[in-house]
Amino acid sequence: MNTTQLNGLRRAGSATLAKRPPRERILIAARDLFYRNGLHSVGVDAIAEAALTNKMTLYRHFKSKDDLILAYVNQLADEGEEVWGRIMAENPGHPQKRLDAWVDYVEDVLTNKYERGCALANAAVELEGEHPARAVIEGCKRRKRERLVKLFRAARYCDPEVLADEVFLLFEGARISIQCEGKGPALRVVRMLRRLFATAARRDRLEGSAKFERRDV
Amino acid sequence: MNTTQLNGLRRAGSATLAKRPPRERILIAARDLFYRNGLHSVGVDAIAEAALTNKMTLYRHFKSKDDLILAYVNQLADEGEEVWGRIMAENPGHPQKRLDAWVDYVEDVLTNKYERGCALANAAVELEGEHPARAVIEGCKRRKRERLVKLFRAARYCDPEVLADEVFLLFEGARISIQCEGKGPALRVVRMLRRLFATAARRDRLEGSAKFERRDV
DNA sequence: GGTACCCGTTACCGATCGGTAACATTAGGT
DNA sequence: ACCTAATGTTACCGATCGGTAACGGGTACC
Repeated sequence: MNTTQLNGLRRAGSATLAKRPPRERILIAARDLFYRNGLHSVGVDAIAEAALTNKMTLYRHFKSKDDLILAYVNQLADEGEEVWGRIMAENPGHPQKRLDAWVDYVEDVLTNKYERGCALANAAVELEGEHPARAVIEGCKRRKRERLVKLFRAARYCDPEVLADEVFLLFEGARISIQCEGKGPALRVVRMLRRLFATAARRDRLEGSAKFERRDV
Repeated sequence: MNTTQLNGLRRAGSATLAKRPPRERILIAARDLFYRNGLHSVGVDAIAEAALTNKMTLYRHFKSKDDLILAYVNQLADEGEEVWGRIMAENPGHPQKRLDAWVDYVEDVLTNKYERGCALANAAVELEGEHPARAVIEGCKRRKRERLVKLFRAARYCDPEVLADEVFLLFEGARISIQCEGKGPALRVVRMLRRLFATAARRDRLEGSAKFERRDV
């Protein structure tokens, strides 16, 4: 069981594994265990133990297990923002390069050997109807889709909404299918995305200049 | 709570609601509750109660809760076979019509107001690593994909494997996204599928006759 | 050095849950 | 009417789990 603890913490940030504030360790452990085993299958004792602490200090930082789940989901949402921010920052002002970088990220995710579906989607499957974390998940997914729409529009693709939906759903389907069908279809998604980008119509080729049709940013 | 029981049983087969063998009632109730609330969130007592019986007779028909889960998953797999068989039987010897009928089925699923993702995929999310039901789920998903490949090939589409993956993953992504993003993207999937069928290349138009390239049924 | 504050430890509680035993009851067949 | 088999009923067990109380120990800050 010590190996499990180390696996959980080592994924966090390289060297300084165990000398962080307990709340941080707990979130790291929760992130690992919740994703690998599901929200209901892992108890607070297991999380506290994997975080190299105990249940009492866990409850000093989180009012309840549901509160911890909410923090877990918020953590995932923040990580999503961070990844997106990095993709945008590393390819400034170049929509197509940003899209390509996003596909590279998709490839990283789908080839990760620990991939077990989108953690947010998996959490949504296990959450009861009125759990506050649901709103966070919905907001996060909606934002992701809207950002794809904006990127496709900025890259002057036709039908950016349809294209964003298609790409987004292919990604989601690939992630969820990994634990049902293995890596087969998922690995082909990256090629399908790149081919989609190559074959989708763009207004560049359909019109001469680019003066109108600017509906938003 | 009586309404819940009736909702669970009424979905089964019209009139003769409660006078069926208990094992059948239990499977009906399990199907309803497991799908709506998840495998871990619903206890055997709740299932027995919804099945208008009690825990003891439940355990006379199923060795354990995991055994019931396995039966639940097998039931879902059988229903999938049945739906597919109906689609095939109602459109004999006409691959494109069968594909169109399958899209109609997809539309039915995605517009169902109780849709909460693919029950098999949701179950896989909640199942621990070595649960016997996983093999059933994987086999079912693999079969679905292979049948799509065969249909695309029979309808003489180019790249039937890629096309099947694309269509299959779009469907899966749409289902899982319904509880994260609402019906928005999911509803557009049907149009995307029909457009895909219309625009995808077919060997009909690329070659003259159709003599070779018959790899299987 | 004292004093807050945070953390670790232990023990415990109540509720729920999966699963079983023993017995009563019904229904079906002959 | 009788026997048999399946179902209903009640009560119970052990384990687990979410959550709390109380105490003891370290540490940083003044």
